[in-house]
Amino acid sequence: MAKDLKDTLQLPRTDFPMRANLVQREPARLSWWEQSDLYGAIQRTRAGRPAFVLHDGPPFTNGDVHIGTALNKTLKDITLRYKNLRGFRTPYVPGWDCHGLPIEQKVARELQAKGETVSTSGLRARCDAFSESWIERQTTQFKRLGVLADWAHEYKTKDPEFEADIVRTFAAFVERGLVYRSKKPVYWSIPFETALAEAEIEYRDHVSPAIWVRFPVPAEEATTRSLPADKPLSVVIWTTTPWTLPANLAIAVHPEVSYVVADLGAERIVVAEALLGSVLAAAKIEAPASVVATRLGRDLEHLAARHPFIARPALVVLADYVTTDSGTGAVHTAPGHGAEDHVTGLRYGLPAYCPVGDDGRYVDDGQIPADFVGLSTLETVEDLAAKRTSPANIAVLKRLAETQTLFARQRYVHSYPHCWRSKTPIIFRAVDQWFVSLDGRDGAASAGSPRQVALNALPGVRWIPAWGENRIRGAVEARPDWCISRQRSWGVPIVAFYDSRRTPYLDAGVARAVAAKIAERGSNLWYDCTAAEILSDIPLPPGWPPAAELTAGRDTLDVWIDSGSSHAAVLRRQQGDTQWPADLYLEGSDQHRGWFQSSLWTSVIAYDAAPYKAVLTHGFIVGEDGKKISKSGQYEKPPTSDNFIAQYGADVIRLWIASQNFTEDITLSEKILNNAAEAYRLFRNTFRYQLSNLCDFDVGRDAVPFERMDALDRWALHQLFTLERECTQAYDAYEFHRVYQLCNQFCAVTLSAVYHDILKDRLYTLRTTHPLRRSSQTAIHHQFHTLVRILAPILTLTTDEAWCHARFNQDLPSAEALATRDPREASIHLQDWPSLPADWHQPALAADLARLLEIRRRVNEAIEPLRAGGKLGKSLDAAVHMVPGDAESARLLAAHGEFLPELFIVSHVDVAPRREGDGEVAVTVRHAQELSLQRCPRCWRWVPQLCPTPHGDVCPRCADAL
RNA sequence: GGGCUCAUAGCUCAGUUGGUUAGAGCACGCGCUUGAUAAGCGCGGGGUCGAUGGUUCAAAUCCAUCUGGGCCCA
Repeated sequence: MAKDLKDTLQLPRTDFPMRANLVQREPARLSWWEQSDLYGAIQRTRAGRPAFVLHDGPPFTNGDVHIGTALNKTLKDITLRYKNLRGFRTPYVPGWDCHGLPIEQKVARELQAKGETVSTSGLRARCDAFSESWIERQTTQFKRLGVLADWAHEYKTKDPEFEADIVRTFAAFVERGLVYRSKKPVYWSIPFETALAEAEIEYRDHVSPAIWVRFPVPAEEATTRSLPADKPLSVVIWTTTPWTLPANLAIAVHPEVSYVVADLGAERIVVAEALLGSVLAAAKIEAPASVVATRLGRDLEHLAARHPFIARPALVVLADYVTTDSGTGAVHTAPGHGAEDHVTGLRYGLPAYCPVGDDGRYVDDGQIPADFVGLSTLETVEDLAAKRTSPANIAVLKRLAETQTLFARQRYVHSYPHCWRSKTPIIFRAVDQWFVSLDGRDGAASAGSPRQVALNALPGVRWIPAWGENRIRGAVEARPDWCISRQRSWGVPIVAFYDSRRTPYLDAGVARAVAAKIAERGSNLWYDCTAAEILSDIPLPPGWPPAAELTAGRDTLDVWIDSGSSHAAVLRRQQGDTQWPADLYLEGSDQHRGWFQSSLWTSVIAYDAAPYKAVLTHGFIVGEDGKKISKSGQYEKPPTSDNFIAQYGADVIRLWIASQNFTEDITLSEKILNNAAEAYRLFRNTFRYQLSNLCDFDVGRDAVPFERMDALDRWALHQLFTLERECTQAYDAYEFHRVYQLCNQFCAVTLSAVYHDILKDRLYTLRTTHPLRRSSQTAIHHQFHTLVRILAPILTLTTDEAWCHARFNQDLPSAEALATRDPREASIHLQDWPSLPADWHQPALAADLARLLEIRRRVNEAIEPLRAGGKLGKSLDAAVHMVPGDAESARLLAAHGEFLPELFIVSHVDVAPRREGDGEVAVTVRHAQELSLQRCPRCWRWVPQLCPTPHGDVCPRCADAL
């Protein structure tokens, strides 16, 4: 009997499964998208529409997609899918950053491990293959995330055409007269005669001869500072690299530090006050020294001390990096042998003097003592084993002793950079480099300088969040001239030629002509051909020697020029139907100093404008403890995209990404991902409820016009209207986490706890075609089709799955099903953003319902004690008596009297006349049985009277349905 | 050390120009339902709003300092 009645209900039916099983289910949909060319279909749908171009910042091609990279790519995908739904044409050309040291080094280490040696061309070929293999793997990993892109038109910085555009960017620098040659200290490996990058350095303990050295101050100099000159006076410096002394040009002091002139009896020395004790201890001077004068560092500026053994002055200069932690507070400064020294040297107009050749030996430059020439600064592996210092160091020590300028000396053990291949200590050595002047030929303030144009361009860009503008402004203002040359092999060559005397020849026209050849043959041309071959058919500018006398330079361009040229190589060439400038760049906040800036410089120099209209940045992923993920150590497996997808599926990962305010640090933990998985189930079940209750509904046939819809249904559409408006605002502001919060709240409360719960009675028990049931189904239909669109950018796979069930009752649309339909029906991603009728906005109705829902809460509160006492189970067993305490409540309850039992999901409500006193609505609850009501076995409501039917006695409403 | 930035319940987020007992969802606890069922509903506990000091009749909100994170430099 009961079974019989249950069969007369309209219970929900759907094949849309409750359990997602994303890890297994998602790949099928992804391959369907690929095989049906969803990307192409979307572009065709939007042909002729205004474009929204998000220009992809290329990931580096040397490993698996990290979860942080997945975050970036997913944010891009969400943005583009939203813009697509909004009607924009959204071409998306993914990019790959291929050149660079990390790849070259990894390949070189592998070769070394195998004992192989290869030519430069051979090394480049290996790097190319290495990069290519990761492009393949990363592509698979990005696709698995649900990222939709024009993979057929992807860009690679190693593509010949792209390389040609990199060279053309360089040509633009040359053409504007911004490229100049200057020396800069680099790490130098003597055995390999090559510059090294930070990553090629290994720090090892090293025993150095630490020395304290007198720099005599001539009496006439001393008197200019009112320092006593009646005894020998010298500034004492401290260094652990004696061999750099021949290159000394200055002594740096801190402007705010206090320096003393200490009288040692036979002489006087100048050191930092705080270090006097340790200096005397190093020299084993036990007699007390008397301080005869004190000066701040700034008062010593420009004092001209003498070099200890070379006939030239050593100027006292000021530098903030000087500390009183160790040494003497007076820092030996050789601009050709140290990065900080070089910067200080630039400020004082000192040259980057470097009397050490490529082979690490002193050169004969007329200044170096004759007996030093040819001595090596190298400590070989054998020297290290024998604890011998370099010949250069020995010679300097000897000379200091001879000139009596050695104040003290000690063995000093410290961590010192070594060459990763030869295991010998590196030296700092100034080498010729190419620079781009950012202040133009006319200096910092000139109006047309790259820096000025860049700074002027910043306010015209929309920075999201707004502080991004401050950050890049700081970076642009502070950036020194751009050193664009690297002594590497895996990169794009700097198109410079040299004659036999190492005079460089540079020309924009020649560079462009070479670029045209590179576009044909790739940059290998540069390494496989002689200069004469490279230059054949290219007219040489006046003043150049014949091509046969030239050699091609071996420097490559800084890889930031590679990726910084992408807007020119991709957008300006409208690759994949893109356009310049980009509407959006979207990268991590580290790119303020990286890609955002390099792209800005290249664009400003070549085109006088920024390459982007808006720049959005996101934070970095941190662990549960708020620390960077590499330090959190909470994951056993590497934090790659694939590892997380294998556990949760792409849509859960995407939902997690959308749920976080990505302008700040983004937290990742198992708990948070489980949260996302829970929210995912909420959305999935919402879709499932809606689909299952629409199984007998046909919009064209059954839809009820809004004005004839039931009030609750109109309210539900009002809520949906509000949701859509707020989500649109949130998406437009790139606040995806607000979309998440809004939809979460909407599905959990507005729908599940209220609307869907109330609707069950109508949907299950009323006659199929009952107007009230159809009214609600109409509303559910709109709910589904709006919600599925709002969530489509985030839950790309699940919304498409739900869509297919709604449209085709199938997981994936079959060919037969599609044959008779508009092709746009094949996917949710071919739809448009919901456009909801303005009359769904029903503020008065919403206000009433808000009050009624408050009262509903009070009813639930009143039911709870009965439940706890075991007197009542489901709310339908309750009969509610209420007494309004104010006129407004009385009006409200009277106006919606009929609707109250349904709203409260109870069987009976009676409202007494308004009572005097406070404004609360008084609620009492009893079991419906106590009112002598009878329970309808079909709809479970308690009613005054049942009537007989062939199915047994049921309530009149159910009788009608039967 | 410098630049930019963040800090509200266990988690993710709200909190309008300073103005009642700081909100929501999830998680947690206790129940109900078994006609969304590896679902659904109800009720409940939980926060000195990073710390300290200040401005104010009034501070999560404004100011200063500090602590602890993040990115980028040095």
